[in-house]
Order: sequence, then C-alpha cells, then structure tokens
Amino acid sequence: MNRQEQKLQTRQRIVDAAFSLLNEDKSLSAMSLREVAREAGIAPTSFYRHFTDINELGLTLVDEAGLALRQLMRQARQRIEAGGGVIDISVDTFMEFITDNKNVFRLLLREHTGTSGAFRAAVAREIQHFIEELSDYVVLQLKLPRNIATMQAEAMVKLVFSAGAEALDSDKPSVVETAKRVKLQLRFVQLGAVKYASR
Amino acid sequence: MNRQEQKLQTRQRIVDAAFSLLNEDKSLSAMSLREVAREAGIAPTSFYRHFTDINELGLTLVDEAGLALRQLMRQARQRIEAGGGVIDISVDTFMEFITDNKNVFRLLLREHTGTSGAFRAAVAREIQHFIEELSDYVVLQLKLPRNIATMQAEAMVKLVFSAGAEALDSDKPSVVETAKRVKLQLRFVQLGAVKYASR
DNA sequence: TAAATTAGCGTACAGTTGTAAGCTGAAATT
DNA sequence: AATTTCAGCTTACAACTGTACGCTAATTTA
Repeated sequence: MNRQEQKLQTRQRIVDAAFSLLNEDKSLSAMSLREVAREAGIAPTSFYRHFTDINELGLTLVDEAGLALRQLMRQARQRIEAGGGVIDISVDTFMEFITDNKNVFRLLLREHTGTSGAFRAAVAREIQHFIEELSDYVVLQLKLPRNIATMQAEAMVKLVFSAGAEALDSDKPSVVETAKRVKLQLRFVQLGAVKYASR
Repeated sequence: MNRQEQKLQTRQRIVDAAFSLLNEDKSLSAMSLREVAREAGIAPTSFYRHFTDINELGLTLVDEAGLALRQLMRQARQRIEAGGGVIDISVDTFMEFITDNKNVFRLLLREHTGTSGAFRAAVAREIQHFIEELSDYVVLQLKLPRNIATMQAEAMVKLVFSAGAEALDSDKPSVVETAKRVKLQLRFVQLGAVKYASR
C-alpha cells in the first residue's frame, strides 16, 4: 500500500473518531487529544503527524460539517423540483438530516456559540452560505427584491436551526411536532415578507 | 458579623467569580472548581462548604441569568407603556441588556446548546417563560388567537436570541446593524401572523 | 463558662492532560 | 544496493484536575 494513502487513511480515522466522540455530552473544546488518539487507535503523539493542533482538527470537522450542509441543501432542491411545498419539503429534509447526522449538526450548533472565536466564525460562514443559497432561491421563486429576500432567508434559516436544536433532544413524535410548529412560523415569515414587499 | 451572613457573602463571591470567568473563551463545562475557587479567593476544598458539585453552581448561575431575563422583560414593558413601537423598544432593550450583561447572556446561549442535559433543560425553561410572557402580550395587543400568538412569540424570541448571539461578537455599529435586521424580520413575522389569522 | 458546630485551610494523592525527545522499521529515493 | 524519509511508537515530565482527610479558630449553643 502507498504511503500517502496509508497516511490519509489514518487521518480519516482521526476525523471519524472525533465525530464519534461528539455525542450529547462532549464538545470540541472538551475533547482531549489523547481521547481522540485513543479512539482512533494511535499513540497520542502520533496525532501530531496529521494535525499541528487539536484546533486544526476542529476546523477540519467544521469544514466537513459545512460540506454535509451543502449536500443537504442540494438534496432539498432536488426533492422540491420533484414536486411539493417548498417549506414542507425543506423542513422535512432538514429534520431527516439532523436525525441521521446528529453529531454533525451538534457540532455546528455547539461551536456556533462555543468558546473558540475561530470556530464561531467558521460556523457562521457556513450558515451564511446556507442563507445565501436560500436567498437566491427566494428571489427566483417569489420574485422579491434582493434585500427583502435576504432578510426572509436569514429569518427562515435561523428558525429552522433553532427548531433543529430542539429536535436533537427530542424523540420522534416530538420532532414531528416541532417540525409542524416551525413550518407555520416559516409561513408567517413568508407571508409577512411578501406583504411587506407589496406595501 | 453573623455567621450565616458571612457564609452567604462567600457564596455570592463564588457566584460572581464564576460569572466573571464566563468570558468569550470559557464555558461552564470548561470551568474548573479550582479556578473558581482561586478567583473567589478561597481554598479549593472550601468550595464544598457551599456547593456539593460544580454542577450545582452551574444551575445556580442559570437561575440567576433567568432572573435577569425576567427583569429585562419587565423593563421592556415599562418602556413600551411609556410610548414607542413594541418591536423597536423590545429589540433595543434586549440589545442594551446584552451589551451590559455579556456574560449572563453568553451563559444562556452557550448552555442552551451545551453538553449538560440538565443545563440545556434549565435554559430551555427560562426561554419558555420568556416566550409565554411575550405570548400573553401578543394576545392582548394584537387580539390574535392564543395558538397563533404563541407561534408568533416563539418565532420572535428565537430570532431575537439569534441576533443577540451575533451581537455578542460585534462592535457597536454592527450591533445597530444587526438590530435593524432583526426588527425587519420581526415585522415579517407579525405581518404574517396577522395575515394568517385572518385567512 | 464549657461544649459543640462549622467555614475555611493545608496537605496529599491518584488521574488526566499536552507535548518534548528519541527510536524503529518500512517505504521511497538515489 | 545504499541512503534518506517519515508514520507511528515508547518513555518521560511538568502542569493541572477533583476530592479525601484532618486541623484550626471563631462563632453559636447549652
């Protein structure tokens, strides 16, 4: 086996180990290098062959999480084109994502308000991407002026993320309940934005 | 000096020390007992004369933060009765509170998505109080049906908290900018809720 | 006044952390 | 075939953690 491949593989093992440690009661900042190494099956000091820092690992994780978020958005778009209400499909897709990738979403949520400024900024950037993509969509779909569409998109993303946070701690029926509530709230925002634009 | 008083005073020193440690790069879970004790000017082991656990201290902090939140709400109401737009006054009051009590708000924000289920639940309760109080107000003010008012209030509180989170990392002019944006978004929600109710 | 309570302290210990230093063996290069 | 590179290891150490134990001195109670 190639040496580079081998190394990349180990690196991935580290990343996977880190994600698997991010359960409901462990955050990035509380994750020790030794713990990750243990989980990845390498010696603590070998960690340094792949990352200079545990912070560098953290940024890698945030990047990967952002990637997953963008894939989510793409998936939602496809489903919408296949037919169905935009809000319903989007929220359902999002909730599905959260349920299947609890730790990924937890990372974003937690580090968004976490103790590392760099992480907070990185997550904020990912969310901003998300908002901009949704904003593009709103402009096309509802033909609202850009500035209003942006405000609408921002509000919607924040509400959905907020609902997602609740969903992380809930069982299946509660998630459905939460989804219903946020759908209604998104409808408020949409109705309001349209009305505001036509004032 | 009384012995009980003395003890309460020390206890308060511990609580204050903890709050003062909750700056932008230290969270409750990352706060060590020894650190708090050092800051409070007592021996590490003396901590146990006041709290069984550092978790117990944490819950105390959340309680105090919730108290501050309720005072904030009261203050906003008074100002509104003195005249002015509900949304403008509320957001301005909130932003003012955050600016003056960064660490208190940081605690709520962080522990809302933190690693302790007990803390998450405690914060969620405080936010729920906040939502209910606002909901009462909306029912009276806009004469909306209870269920719609609740949805509206929930959306508004979440948007404001979200904006508050941004404000924590921003300088004064950016905070004003953020406040403007969230005010517009709240207007969307309100317009939308009214429209939805009259459909 | 004598006895009991207790807030706070100092010492101590085992466990965890990050990371420095140097070794090894296999892969890559010459 | 000889040399260089380097991923991963073992060992080591100082810093920090939570907390058990017992003492002290002052307040409270009897």
